[in-house]
Amino acid sequence: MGIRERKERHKENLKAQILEAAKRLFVKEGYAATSIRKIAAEIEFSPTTIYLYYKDKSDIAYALHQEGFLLFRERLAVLELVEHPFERLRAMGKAYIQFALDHPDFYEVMFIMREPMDYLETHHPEQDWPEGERVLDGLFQTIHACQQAGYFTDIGTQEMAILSWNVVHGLCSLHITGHFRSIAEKCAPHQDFKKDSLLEDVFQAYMKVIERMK
Amino acid sequence: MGIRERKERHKENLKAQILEAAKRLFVKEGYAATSIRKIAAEIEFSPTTIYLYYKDKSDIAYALHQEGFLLFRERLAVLELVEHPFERLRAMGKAYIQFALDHPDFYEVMFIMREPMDYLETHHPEQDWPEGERVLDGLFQTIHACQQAGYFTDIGTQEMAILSWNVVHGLCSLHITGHFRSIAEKCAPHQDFKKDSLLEDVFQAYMKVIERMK
DNA sequence: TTGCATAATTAACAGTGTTAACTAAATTTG
DNA sequence: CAAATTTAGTTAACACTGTTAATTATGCAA
Repeated sequence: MGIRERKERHKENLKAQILEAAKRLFVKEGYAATSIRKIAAEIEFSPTTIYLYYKDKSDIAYALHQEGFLLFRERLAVLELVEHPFERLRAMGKAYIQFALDHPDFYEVMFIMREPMDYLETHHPEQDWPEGERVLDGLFQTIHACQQAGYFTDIGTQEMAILSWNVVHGLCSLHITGHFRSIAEKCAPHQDFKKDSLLEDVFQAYMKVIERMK
Repeated sequence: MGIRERKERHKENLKAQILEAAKRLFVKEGYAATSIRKIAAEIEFSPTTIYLYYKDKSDIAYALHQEGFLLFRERLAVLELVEHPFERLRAMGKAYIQFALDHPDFYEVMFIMREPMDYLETHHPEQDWPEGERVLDGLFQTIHACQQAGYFTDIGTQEMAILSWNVVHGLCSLHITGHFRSIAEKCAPHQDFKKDSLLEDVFQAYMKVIERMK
């Protein structure tokens, strides 16, 4: 029955419309200011309609979380072309930082906020963060390739991967939450340029440190 | 006038009482569940009384932020006794991680939440995060001492300090926000112990990496 | 045409931070 | 000493928030 399919498509459409509206508000005013009522107003439906398509607000947070990872993986995909594993690792780190700078709201919902993780645990306790693991798998492979090329062979692959992730996440999260605002000036009072390049500088320091481990 | 002083003390007392009540609720149920109305109920005053002693909720968040740093500095203080700078750095990292595990709510208000930082920027734009800078200064000194002892001499002191901070902050923040819950199991499916010691393991890996830089 | 499932709505609950207007008590002033 | 004024705290209200139960409208099959 064609009509039923059209209905189905309409339903999928509305779910997508809700997410689009949520995304618009979200990138414009941040997650905190993105209320269910505002999303409803944006698509000109009643607030309760949202609940026919999303369980609760954390469900929407998780949907945005997934959208963010979609964008993020797009950026990482092209880095597969970088042949040398160590240079690929460097490119991944740079891409990670650039993504956080370009899309701070998405970064927040992907790596800082509790809400999407709470949704996973309470509504889908069986599975465990597929988005994160998928990206981390790519990092594992690159780290492993580095080790095969002779880099940091005396450190565990997983430890090295998570360590590298931590360095860039530490940088990006402290930057986004505003904890670097004053630190940057203090670090380089007479060097204006450093204020803006603190993230790059520290990441480069890390790469310099692990480069020596060959 | 003795009465005036007693009044003053009472006023200070009430401000302190509010903070104590806020702290109680905060460590028991987390910041999100700590509403102004609940704080008021706890001390048996009307909600609007809170606003006579704190500008707004972010002001209270900042007060809790300061309380957290008080606790934190207590733990760091004893580490001054560790003579060898590299071992002192290791002890600082361990203490940082242990603090985050023992007081996740305080850690959140100190290093993850936007609200206290927003308070500083909007209500006191002239000064810039004294708590963070004070702790970071201690780290600078230890890193500098390490460099004088021959460690990582080819990296800038500030870069190395912020890098080290980033490593432990990355670990603690991802742990607290729940982003490590599933990762830990994936990393060591047949090693149960690792699930609990992921933070220590990765931190040790970092120390191993920078130890080689002598 | 009647009955039924579905989609969307209205109304309401229980809460949130915050402000303006008001009361009662204490203190200063004439 | 009485009047005026400052201070501390309260009540009531505004404009929101997420969420649920009950209700209406709509399109489909028997």
